[in-house]
Amino acid sequence: MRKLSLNKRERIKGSTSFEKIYSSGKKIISSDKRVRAVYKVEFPTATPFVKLGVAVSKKAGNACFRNRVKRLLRESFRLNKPELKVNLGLYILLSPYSFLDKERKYRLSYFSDSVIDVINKIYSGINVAQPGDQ
RNA sequence: AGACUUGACUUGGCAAUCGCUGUCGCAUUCUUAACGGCAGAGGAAAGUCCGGACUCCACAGGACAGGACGCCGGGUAACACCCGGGAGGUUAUCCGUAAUGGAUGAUCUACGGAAAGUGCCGCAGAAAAGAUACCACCUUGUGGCCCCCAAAGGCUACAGGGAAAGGGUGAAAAGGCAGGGUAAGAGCCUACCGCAUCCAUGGUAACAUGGAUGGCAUGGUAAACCCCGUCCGGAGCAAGGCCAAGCAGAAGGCGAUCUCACCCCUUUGUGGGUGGGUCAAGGGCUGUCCGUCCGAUGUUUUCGGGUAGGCCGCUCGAGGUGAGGAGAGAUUCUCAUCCCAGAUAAAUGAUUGCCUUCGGUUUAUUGAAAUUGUUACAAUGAGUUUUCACAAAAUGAUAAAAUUGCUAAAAAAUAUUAACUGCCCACCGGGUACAUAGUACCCGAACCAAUUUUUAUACCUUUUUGUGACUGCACGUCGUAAAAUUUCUCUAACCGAAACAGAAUCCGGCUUAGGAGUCAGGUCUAUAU
RNA sequence: GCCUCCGUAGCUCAGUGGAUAGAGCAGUGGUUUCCGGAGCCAUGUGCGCAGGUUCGAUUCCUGCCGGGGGUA
Repeated sequence: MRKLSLNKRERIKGSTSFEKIYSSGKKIISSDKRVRAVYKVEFPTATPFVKLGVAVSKKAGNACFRNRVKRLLRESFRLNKPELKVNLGLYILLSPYSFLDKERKYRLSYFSDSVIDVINKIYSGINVAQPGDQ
């Protein structure tokens, strides 16, 4: 895993994989209720990987605003990726849960803390579920 | 200079760090990773409202249906687009008439046809479209009354006729208005205006101008059906093509069944041959028709679909930029030069700092303008004259001090009281006494009110006395200077803001969203010339 | 991407050029009843927004806004 990059290879692609994650993944909401995450563990893998997907619903706003939210979520995950060190395949799907600011002018700091919180929750969830793997 | 408005253009900049997509290099071939270079959203990318390019539908056919467009000319690949012109409406200003009006500017127009046909025009009104007569008008006959009687005349009732000017209704009433004419009226006649037809002139045309004739025929509505003219085949890049594996299946040949046409034989048939077709009210090609294509079943050969995934389509184009030419303009021609996004749960971003633009606040400051129950000086005007100034004394007033009075003293809980007030204790601060703690006793800041005393008073109130002044005094106007206030501006600091919005095959338009800036034009206001 | 439909009272729907826009349920008040329900009577609330055609628009036309469905 390279430093702080987020390639095309480290993203979830295709609608079938999205459906798989939504149907059989685990849901987590951050403690400040800003970010929701769905994750799925793929246990027997040749090489360990982490793949990210971002989804914003159409009710959030117009296309420009949705693009901005996606970029902020992706950026905050990219900067905090070294916190998550796993030996298995992991799909993570982030999406915003609630919007407080009605003027829709967000900075990066709005999402980064809750993304760190979600990452810690996922990390502890994996360690509890698979204790013998560590 | 400011405000409003129209059109065109631009869409914050720089640096650092961390990243994303494509492409090229490293690299002789393949794969993976790293590094480096270059490129990387819009004027609306949006809405999907029109028009095209491109691809497939066998051919891209005919008629009907359906849809779109609709003053004239031009532009274009095409257009519900654009440009120029015409006509009409609205509005502002100016001019003018007895009245209708005319000119200029701005702005709007789905602006073909109502003498091809059908429909509709509620309520009101006599009548809502080749009609009709409620009131009112004129007239004839008969009856009644007025008159002593009759005629004439007048009034009235009924019956008939004329006519459509006036009233009234309505969004709209069968040309308008003036004169003549008449029993009353009427394009019945005449002038002007409108309308229709014809002619002439100008213009490519829409149309305009002029003349003659007619004598009013032709109410409105086509964003009601409709008629006329022009144009349109359908579907859409998720079009369409290719790819490993596998399956559904498809195509061609042959045979069988049935059937049609032609020929032959003759036992004129359940015969033979050749050619075409094959459930015909089926499916496809456009909604329908014509036309046209396919076609049941068995066997064999060949091919091997669609969806998901990947690749292509896919960004060189009605392209951009610059110069020159044509044109009134939209637009177009020539030359030179450039390559300028291509993602696919969807790249073009995040953080920090500095600068730029705009807004607000604060303080200081530069400059300008305005104002004043202000001050001083100068000029001028009309007034006034026991009024003003100075000095002394007294008095008031103010200030300070003292005394007395009034008034406050944490929070919570419980109990009592109908509630309030007073008193006591505790509680706050300080002091005194005894004194280890602590206990007992005493006092209450400031404000306000009243009283008393003393001191001071430059200025201030009132009174008295003395001296001086009318060359005074206060008021109005203007000017100069000062002061104060207000507004604008310059600079600095701080804070905030920098819109609308994200390509998805590509272009040309339209519509909608929206902050700021630049340039050009117009209108209005203010100042100066 | 394309095609198509709808917006009328708090809810479900009629009405399609002529002015007081209607029905059912719901709401409010009254009546009936010993009380309540049912019944009866009365009543309030509206044509998504803007522009145009017309004498007159919920209806016709155009443009926006919002919502639903289909298809590959």
